[in-house]
Amino acid sequence: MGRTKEYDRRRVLGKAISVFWKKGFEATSMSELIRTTGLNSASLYKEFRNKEGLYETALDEYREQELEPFIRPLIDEPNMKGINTFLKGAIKNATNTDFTGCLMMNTLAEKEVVSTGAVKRVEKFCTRLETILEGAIRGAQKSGDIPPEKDPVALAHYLLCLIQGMVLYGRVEDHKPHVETVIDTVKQALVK
Amino acid sequence: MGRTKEYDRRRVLGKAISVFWKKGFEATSMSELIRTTGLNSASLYKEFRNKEGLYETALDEYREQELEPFIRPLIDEPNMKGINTFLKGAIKNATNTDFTGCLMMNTLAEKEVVSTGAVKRVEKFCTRLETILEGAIRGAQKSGDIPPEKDPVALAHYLLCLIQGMVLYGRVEDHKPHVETVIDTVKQALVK
DNA sequence: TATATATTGGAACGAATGGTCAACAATAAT
DNA sequence: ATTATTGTTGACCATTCGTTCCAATATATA
Repeated sequence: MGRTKEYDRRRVLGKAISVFWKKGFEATSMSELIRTTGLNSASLYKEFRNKEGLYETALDEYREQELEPFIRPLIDEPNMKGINTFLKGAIKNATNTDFTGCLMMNTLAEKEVVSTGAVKRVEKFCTRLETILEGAIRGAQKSGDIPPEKDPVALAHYLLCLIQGMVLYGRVEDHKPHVETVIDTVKQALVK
Repeated sequence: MGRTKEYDRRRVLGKAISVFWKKGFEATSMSELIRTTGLNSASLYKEFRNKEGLYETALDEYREQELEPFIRPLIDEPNMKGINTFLKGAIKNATNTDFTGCLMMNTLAEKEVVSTGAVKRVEKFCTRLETILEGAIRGAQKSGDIPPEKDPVALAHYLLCLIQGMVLYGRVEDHKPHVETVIDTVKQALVK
């Protein structure tokens, strides 16, 4: 009973994500979020508690909508083919015209300002991605695509580290053309 | 003629850097800067025009004090030895206990919020570092440390990209132990 | 239809924001 | 010693911040 909600939670989160993504947590004001989401402060606070709550929920939604499809190839095909698809996705993202980096990685740069819950979410995702990457690397070793003497854990860290770099790197307009050549160098480091 | 300044510009900038470094541009308030630098608002505004001016000046000082010593090995010894020293410095920075990333790279993550002058400074430094790295790589190729068929420009981009990744990566506490192993993988990519 | 319950719009909150100002203090040149 | 010039002080400005509150509105159930 009671009045029915006029807004769509998913749509609201999508709008919130796009603002946070572009400007970060601190630089995004509630008034801006109220404007772009379309719903008013009372409803916004009722649904997400406060600004931090909205940000954390946005992070969850972002992971689900943007990041999970991105790492899916590694899960579905834990081998060299999966890794290649994954890296291709990384290029595509990093060279996107209106690319604003990655909400998770941006959060890392804002670490000291953001809620502990937000930092926890980033760290948790990083750990997860590393584990998945490690699995795919082991798969590629089994099929002979990656030399067996290489340490899968070290390689996974290396790859994740590089993806993060590419994501930041891509924010400098002039650098975008070079992202692709970077990946080529990376692949060499993997298979040789 | 006129009254003499009571503050030391360098010292003030140093304090400002440390706050900006930790919290970023947007999350740092003028009142906090006034508190930590010790001088009051009027003097601060007189010296640096406004918050953006202070940030840009801080960026310049940061580059000179923190970054230039860091890339000096590449200039003094533009060869494999210089590259190795440079990479060692990167590890040391990325694994520092109270490491707060790199002010330049953090600025990149805050790109949309920060003044255009600040972004310009970051891009300019990136370009400079790339050129210097490229020179060192060419030197290493001459001495046979890096295979001659590799593209020095591509390698330079690759390295810079990875350094950026390491810097972000090091902000996650659990990842610090792995930074060193990442560098090992990188070196392999260079010399093979 | 009446009632209980939920959402909505928007005014209002105190605190903090970046920034300014006029009065006062100190110095160097005349 | 006077004067011109610069630095310092602390109060003060309008604006915006995140957040709360309440009356008005809409709806499911009794």
